[in-house]
Amino acid sequence: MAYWLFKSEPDVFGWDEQVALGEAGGEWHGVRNYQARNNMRLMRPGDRGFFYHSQKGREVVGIVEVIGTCHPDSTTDDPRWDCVDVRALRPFARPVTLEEIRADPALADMVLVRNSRLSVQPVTEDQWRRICELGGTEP
DNA sequence: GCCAACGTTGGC
DNA sequence: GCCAACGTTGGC
Repeated sequence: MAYWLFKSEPDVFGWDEQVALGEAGGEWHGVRNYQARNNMRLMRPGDRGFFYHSQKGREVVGIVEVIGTCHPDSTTDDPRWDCVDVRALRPFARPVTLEEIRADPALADMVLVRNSRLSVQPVTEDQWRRICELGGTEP
């Protein structure tokens, strides 16, 4: 199983909306960046991802599960763009802020720190465990 | 709201 | 294939 991080502006689509989609989850559509898309192409059912609120919030708020593999993005006819579906798994007991992540030497190499603009990014197992620990949640 | 970092586009 | 111009993202 691999680990990822999904970024979304809460004003556009936040954790509460992801939760509202329930077990069936929904498309992680709208990605128009090759690196982010390529990461989604690498995803397999059962992979886990952090749900991160960018701009307003700047914190990891919960865990999602990847369901199904990459498929065409229903919001465009452009064949270049596809996406996976995800469903909310559980919220963090407390959100882990970008500030905390930046302050933790164990997380200094996170893509979130190194390349803040990439909207779908890989997370290592060590980083995954550390952030779950900070968030008061089972990995 | 500003601006740095990064990606993409298009002229040559 | 290079690179300048432009657009977008996201932290601050």
